[in-house]
Parts: sequence; C-alpha cells; structure tokens
Amino acid sequence: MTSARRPGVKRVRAAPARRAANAIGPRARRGAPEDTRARLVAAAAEQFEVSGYHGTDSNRIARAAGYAPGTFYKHFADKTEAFLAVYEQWIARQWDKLALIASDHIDQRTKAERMANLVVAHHRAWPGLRSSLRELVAISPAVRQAHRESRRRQMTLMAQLGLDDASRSALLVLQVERIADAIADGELRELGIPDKEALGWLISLIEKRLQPG
Amino acid sequence: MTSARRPGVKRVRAAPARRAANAIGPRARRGAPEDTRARLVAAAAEQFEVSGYHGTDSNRIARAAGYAPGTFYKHFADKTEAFLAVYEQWIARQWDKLALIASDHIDQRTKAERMANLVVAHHRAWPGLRSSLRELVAISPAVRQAHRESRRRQMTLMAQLGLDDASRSALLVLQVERIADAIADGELRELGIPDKEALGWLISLIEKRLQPG
Amino acid sequence: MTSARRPGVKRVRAAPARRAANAIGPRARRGAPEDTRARLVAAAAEQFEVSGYHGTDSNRIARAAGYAPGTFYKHFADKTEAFLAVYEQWIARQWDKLALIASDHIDQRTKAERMANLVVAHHRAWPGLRSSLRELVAISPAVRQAHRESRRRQMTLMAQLGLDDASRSALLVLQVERIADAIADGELRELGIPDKEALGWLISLIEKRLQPG
Amino acid sequence: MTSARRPGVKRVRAAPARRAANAIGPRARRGAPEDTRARLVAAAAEQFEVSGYHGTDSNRIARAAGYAPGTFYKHFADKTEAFLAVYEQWIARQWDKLALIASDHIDQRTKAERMANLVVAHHRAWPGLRSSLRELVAISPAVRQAHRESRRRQMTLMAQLGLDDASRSALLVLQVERIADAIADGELRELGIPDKEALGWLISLIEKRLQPG
DNA sequence: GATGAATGAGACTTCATTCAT
DNA sequence: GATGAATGAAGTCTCATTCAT
Repeated sequence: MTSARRPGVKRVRAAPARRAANAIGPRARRGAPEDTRARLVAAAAEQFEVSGYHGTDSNRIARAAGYAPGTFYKHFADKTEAFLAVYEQWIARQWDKLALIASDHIDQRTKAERMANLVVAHHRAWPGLRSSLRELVAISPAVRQAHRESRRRQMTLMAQLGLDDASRSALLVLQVERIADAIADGELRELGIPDKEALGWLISLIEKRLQPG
Repeated sequence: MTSARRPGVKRVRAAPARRAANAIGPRARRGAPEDTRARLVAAAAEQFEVSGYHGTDSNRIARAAGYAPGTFYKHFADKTEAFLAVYEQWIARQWDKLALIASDHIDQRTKAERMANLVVAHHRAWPGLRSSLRELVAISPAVRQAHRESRRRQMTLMAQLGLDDASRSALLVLQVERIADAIADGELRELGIPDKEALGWLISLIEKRLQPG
Repeated sequence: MTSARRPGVKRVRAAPARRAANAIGPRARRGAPEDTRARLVAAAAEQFEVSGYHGTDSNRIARAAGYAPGTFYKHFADKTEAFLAVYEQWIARQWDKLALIASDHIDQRTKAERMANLVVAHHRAWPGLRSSLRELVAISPAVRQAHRESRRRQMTLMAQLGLDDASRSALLVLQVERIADAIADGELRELGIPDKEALGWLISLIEKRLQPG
Repeated sequence: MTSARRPGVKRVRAAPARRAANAIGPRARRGAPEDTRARLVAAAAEQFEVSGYHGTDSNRIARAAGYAPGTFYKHFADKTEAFLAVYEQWIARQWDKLALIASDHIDQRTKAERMANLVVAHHRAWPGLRSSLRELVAISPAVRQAHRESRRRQMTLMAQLGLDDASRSALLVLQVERIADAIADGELRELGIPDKEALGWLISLIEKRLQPG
C-alpha cells in the first residue's frame, strides 16, 4: 500500500500516456457539476499523493479524471484551490468517522483503540498528501489559513466529544497527528521502534483524554 | 540558390562583462573553491529558507552569493545536491553545539535547559528549511537517504553522550525534533499552548534521558 | 521572527498576451493538430536547412511557424523527433515523385533523365538538411535507425520499379545519393567538373539499371 | 576499433571525471609549446572522433591532454581552429603515406591495392571525425575554406604522381573519398555489399588512373 | 607558459492557465 | 458545461571563453 514516489525531485513520471483521444481516466459523462468536481477532487488526491503538489500538473489531474484541461479551471481557480479541496475532503472524512466512533456505546479503551487505528490508517494511506500539506502550510497563506480553520473546527468537535480542557485537547490533536505522521512515514520504524509500540502510545494518549478526570 | 548559413560555428558571445549588470550579492572574490562553495551554501540556505525548495532557483542562489549561474553548477550537480549540502551544514552545526553542551560540567537540569533552548532556537531560525526538508525526505530518495544517514550519526552521538538505550534515544530524538518544529512553526501557539509550556515539556524529556536511570 | 515567505504557491504569471510581441511567423490559426504539426515541420525544415541542426533552436522553429515555444513540444518530444519528421517528409516527397516518373509511359532514357534531374534538384534545394542528416546519422541512434528503415523501403520500391538485383540496386541508390550530394554541395564544381558532366554520369547510371538485362 | 558514439544527440557523455586534481590525461609537462600543441591536437582528435564536434567541449579536450582550460586558448583561437588543426594533421598523414606508396617501385596493381587499403583504414579509424568534417564544411566558412585548400594541394600531389588529367583526378579523389567514407560508415555493408567488393571497386578505380593510358 | 575559477548568454523544456469553439 | 490547442514566462543546466594569479 506504500505509494510509489517519484525517484527524485527531478521529474520522472509515469509516461505521458498518449492514448488515442488522450483519454486517461474513465470516460467523463456530461453531468451534474458536483459529480465532475467530485471526480476531479478524487483524481487530484491521487495525483498529489503519488507525485506531490509540485510534481503534479493540472492537465494530468483533469485527464486522470476524464476531462480536458479547461474543465479543471471551471471548477478551481487554480491548483492551490484544488489542493485545498482535497485536503478538506480528507480531513472531513477522518472526522466523520471519528465522530461515529465517539458516538458508539463501547468502553473507552476500545474507543481509543479504534480511533488510533483509524487515524493511523488514514495517514498511512496518504503519506504523500500529508507531506505536501505540511510544505504548503509553511509556504502558502491560503493553505495555512485553511489549515488553521480546520484546526479550529477540530477543537469544536473535541469539545462536543466531551473534552472540555481546550489546551489539553489541542495538545492531544497535535500529538496524535504528529505521531500518526511519523508512523506513516516509517520514521519510527527506521529508528527501531515497532509500529505497534507507537500505536500503543497513541492509544493511551487518547484514552487518557477520553476519560473525564 | 545556396542558402544563407550562419556566419560560422563560432557562437558570437558577448565578452564576459567585467561586472554583471544583474549582480545581486556582494562582489565575488576569486579564491579558494571551498570559500566559493561556502558562500553558495550560505546563500542557498537563505534562499531555501525564504522561498522554499521549489520557490528557489539556482540562478538566484548563485547571484545571491555573488556569482554567475554557471558557478553554481561547478559546485553542485543540481539543486538537490545544494539542498543536501545546506542540510548537512545545518545539522552539523546543531550537533556540534549540542556536543559542546554535553561536555560541559554543569548539572543535568541546566544541560537539558540549554539543549532544549539551543534546538528550539535552531529550528526557529530555519522553519522554511525544515519544512522543505520534510517534503524532500518524502519525495527525493537522495534526500531521504541523507536524512537517514544523519539520523544514524545522531544515534551514535547520543550513545557517546551516555544514553545507552538506543530505542529510547531514537524516540527522544524524534520527539524533540517534532516538538521543536511545532514550536518553530507556531502550531502550538495557535492551539493556545504557550511556547514556554512546550519548551518545559522538551526540557523534561531531555532531562529524563540525561540522568542514567 | 517568522521569515518572510513568498505570497503564495501561485506563481503570478502575466496573462497570455493576445498576440505575442516576439511573434515571427504568420499568425497561427487554431485548428487541426495535423495542420499545426505540418506548419511546424515546414518551419523546422527551413530552419534546419539554413542553420543546421545544432544551430537551430526549438523556440525559433515554433516562432517561425507562428506558434509559441510550448506548442513545439506538444508535437515533438524533442528536437531530434522534429528532425526525423522533416527527414521523413523530405524523403517521402522525393520517392513519391520518383514513383510517378517510373509509372510514366515514356522511354527509359527520358525516365532516367527526369529521375536524375529530380533527385539533383531535390538535393540542391536542401543541402543544409542533407548535411545535418549525415551528421546525425553518425551520431544519433534514432536518426540512424530511421535512415536505415528508409533505405529498406527504398529497396522495396526499387524492386517494384522492376529492378530485381538487390545488391546492384543498393549500389545504385548509394551512388545516386552521393553524387547528388556532391553536385548540390558544389564539390564537383570546385574540382573542375561541370554539373552537366556529373549529371550525365548520373543519368547513365540510372539508365543502365532501368533496362532489364 | 569502431568508436563508441554518444547514444543520441542529447548529451550522454562519459562521466565528468571528478578526479582529485581533475587530472584526466597524462600529467602535462611544462615544455616546448609544440609539444603542448601536439598533445592538445591529439586529445582533440580523439574527443571529436568520439563525441563529434558539437558534443565535445574545449575544457574536456584540455583536461584530456593534461592541461587546464586556459591552455587550450593559448594554442587555438577557438574550437574551430582546433578542429582545423586536427583535420590538417589527419589529411597530412594520409597523403604522406600515399606519397610513400607512390614512390615505391612496385607494380601498379599492388600500388593501387596498398593505396586503397590505406585510405579505407584511415577512414575507418576516424569515422566520427569525417562526419564532423562534412558537417562543418557545410556550415563553417573557415572549415570550408581549409577543405578547399586541402583539395587543391591534393590535386598538386596527384599531378606529381603522374596524373595529368586534372578533371579526372578530381573525380578520382572525390570517388575514392566517398566510397571510403561509405565503407567506414558501414553504409555499403548495410545495403548488402560486402566491404571486399567495394574495396575491389576502389582498387580498380585507382589502378585505372595510375596506368597512363 | 600555465592555471582554473569564473563567466553569462542561451539552449531545452515544462506547465499553470486561457479562450475560441 | 466541456473542450483542448495554444500560450509564454520561467527554470535548469551547459560550455566556449576570459583573465587575474
């Protein structure tokens, strides 16, 4: 499941795919704009994941989604906006699932386990996306702002999950995110720490916060 | 009917101007290659820090160092190689200072404080560099490998500082680095955690590891 | 202390001017890709002819055809590919005309005369192209291979023209080509041999082959 | 002895050879200027042969000869001049040997054989050089002029060898050169004509001219 | 005479973005 | 709404040539 990355910073991409009508993705149907947009976002997510933000070009995203280059710009003002859309979908999906687990009637320990596993799986599936996000947060004001807003929403959600101490919640979010990234990147493994150990650490962090007290 | 040809094979180039019109940096002195390289590395560090890896171009680095574009490529095979050089210098400087503190005859608490402050200061001074590094580690095999090797050297150093548990040392390095990044990025501040608190956390992490036991 | 960053990821590009200031060729019409390609090939042929392969740059070819630099690379992977296209068109045109003459109901002598004149005229019109071709055949595997394949097709054509002895046909092709080149280059003239004499030689070479027996 | 060529027009050269003191060739001794020049010419011949005129850079020639880049320009005004020097040496050597054979007291047939073999061997040893020459003759006035002068000298030599019909001598030179090139290039082989047959043709061409009659 | 660090014009190529159809 | 041909600024890298030492 580890995604293929381009071998260097130098462009070495999948061959430009010069198919007949240069159709790359599934044949696009003329249809509801939301569908088109959804297909574009999905294609963008995949391309960003595989090649990174800078290694992905908007024409390829469009083609991968089954559209022509122009269509991309009918739905996004520019490439950054597409990245933002991808990020928002990514994070929304994670929090939807987290909320679902939170609302389950199971014991705190199991909840913590499921949450930790969910987050780690989510990060592991999109390491390239995560890494592009971190870079863009540092470099693009638009992405940075979106990131902040997303964080704020997370805080609200955590409050709804019953965590009243904002400062500690913040710390939790940050720690969980960072550790999940490290697991996904394989950094911990390389340092001799088995994923299981790191996961255990994650679980206990979450559990501690879940139990009011 | 014989077609006109260009006057010769010689490309008529303007004689290398005494002083480039678009020179940006300080006048370059002709000198030892190490000096030139050092100036280029310094300029590259600054440019990468300010504009990120992808936002920096090699010509600008050269000009900022006071040289012409070609000079850059006399010292680095490509932009990645220059980034690597910057990274290596960055990390070497940090660890030199850390080693110095470690060898000081002061109590553990003070040592931990100084170390934490040093690392945080170092990260705070170069947040853009850090962020580019993280992206390149994810995308460029060359950078990833260099990063790994650097980590291995750090482990060796930590062992020399008297930390015998490799696994825990690894965890320490990772945690410290991540927290320092978070402080430098302002992520913690944004989440309502004052830098001071995070710094305190860092110090206690280090201190715990310093005291054998 | 947070360092200044560039305003965004978006590279602020000037909007594509309605009509490029440095447009050289005729106004390009948006149209069928084949037309664009044809114009590019024609422009490339002219440029290669005038300045030689190494003296021609792809941007100039594009501009001469009435397009922007990028358009060139929509149609050719690189400069070599463009050269190949030019060569193929060049040779196809010659052989089309030769086949036409061959199918004429005229006596052998007249046929030989027309063929010789045609070939010489064709070489005389493109001496620079011929000379670049010879260099590239020696240096570029791609061009060399194309050249060989073209030769093979010529052999087939000659067989269709009624020449059954392959080895002698081969010799004929080579001799004709070489002599035509020499006439076009003016080498023979410089050595005191009038073009007419060389042409006569060419004609008799062809005539001898045309008459079975 | 067939020389390796670069795989395409795209630069793919032997690795830049970053040896310690970037010495590539034999250690150069400070000595008579003629020796230095001779070494440079020899190195240039080899480089041009292997990489072609445009694929060879003057710095590499200098290094290959054991000198620094600047030294190259102490001996040649530019790259073309170096190529000219190589060409002149190449042709002088051939004609020296031809003159030697001519003055031998052997029968005409043996003379013709030796001459043909000599010329073919000479061309076979330097196909890359020949091919660069042909291109430069077409493109560079300086090389073209040198080529013409060399031809004129050849005519004089042929007259001294006892060939009084200038026009026929000219034709002989041209034919011999062209056929030798074709053999060296492997063009005839590719067309199914064994080198031996072509060589036989060459011999009889020469023999016919040698015998006054 | 030799050195070699430095030069800088310019070649090739990419890709985000536009707009006429 | 979709298309896709076209755009052109800009980035990476090369190499013939110079000149201070």
